[in-house]
Amino acid sequence: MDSAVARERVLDAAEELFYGRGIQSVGMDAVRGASGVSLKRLYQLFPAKEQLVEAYLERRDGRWRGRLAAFVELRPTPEERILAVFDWLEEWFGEEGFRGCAWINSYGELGATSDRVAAQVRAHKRAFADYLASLVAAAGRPAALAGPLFLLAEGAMVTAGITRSTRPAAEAREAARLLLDPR
Amino acid sequence: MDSAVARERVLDAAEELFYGRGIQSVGMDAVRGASGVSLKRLYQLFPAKEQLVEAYLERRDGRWRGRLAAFVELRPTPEERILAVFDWLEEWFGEEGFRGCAWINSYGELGATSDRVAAQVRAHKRAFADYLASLVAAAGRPAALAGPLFLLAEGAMVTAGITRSTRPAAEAREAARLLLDPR
DNA sequence: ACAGGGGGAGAACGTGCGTTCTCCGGGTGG
DNA sequence: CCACCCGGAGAACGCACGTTCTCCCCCTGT
Repeated sequence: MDSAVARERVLDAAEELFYGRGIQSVGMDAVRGASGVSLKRLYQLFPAKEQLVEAYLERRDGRWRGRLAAFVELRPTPEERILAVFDWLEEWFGEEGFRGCAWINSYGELGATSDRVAAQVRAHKRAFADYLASLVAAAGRPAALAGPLFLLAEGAMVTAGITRSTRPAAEAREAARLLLDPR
Repeated sequence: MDSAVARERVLDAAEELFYGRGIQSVGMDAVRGASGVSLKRLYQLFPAKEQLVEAYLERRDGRWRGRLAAFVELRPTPEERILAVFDWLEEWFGEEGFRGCAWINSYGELGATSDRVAAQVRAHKRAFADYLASLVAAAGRPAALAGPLFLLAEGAMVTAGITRSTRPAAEAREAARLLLDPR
């Protein structure tokens, strides 16, 4: 098996397991079993578990933001694009196996012990906040709107994860609409 | 040493350690060392670590909501009381050793593996949401306001924890003010 | 004074897991 | 055909940690 293919299989398995059950409760042996890649090769690709965790978060970051941006760009106007973020959250929350925000969960699990994981979580959240800010700027709205929209989105992610419901997305969207169009 | 005193010492130590470093990375031996209570007694009081974790979350829940309510009740009018929640969050975020919301963190760490912890997190968040709803009702505002305020507060807690900043509280407060007083 | 027992200190035990090592088969170049 | 080596399977190792056990001191009641 090609090295690149093995790497992808390992990351696929790691993502499913880490996201679904938490990082600390998944052993490297489970990653091996789910990926079909032997421990020897696994450790050649990722010399320690922490590096596998980093690679998992990094690849998921790219995909997550890519999916969001692709969804948002389908909307024609800048105003609609801002609200589309919350529509996408609702879709995401409704997906089978949704278990909250991978970065918030990882931060709860490892933020206090692993600086690298903590830094990656901060980078991901900063990127998401910056993306929201860019949408707000593109719509010609005051930059101060971006912060509250970000907080609504974060609150919705946490709450959807804990309550296993898609409803927070709709609530957040409605609040965002009110902030954008004060009556 | 009295049993009740030992119990309090154990819970004090557990709270400091679990909240500060995460639950899984704190061994029972560390709790013993920090509390000065022998392992034998510790296991008489809490027959397993999970029960200590539950007791920690439960005691913290009572104290947390008590502190919030006490702060809020200092404000004379129902409108001010709603915003006071965010003022209190800002104070809390600024405290030495603040590391985000203990329940959100615990959920990230154990939500997928421990049903009892997950249930306790849900109960705590429901209680907080209900409290916000009661403040909204007392102010004679539409009940639909409570959800967004809750999401803002949750988003602020997560973001303050990750970024180690008190700023999200002020942002959330300002957004809450706009939702309450649309111009 | 002394028998008894509750509690402290910490060793011991079992398990899980991150990481490494061993062994072996099978493909490859000469 | 044969030496060689890459990679797979999984045993082995070391450590951490949850939990239990042992030993002993000290307090108490008589």
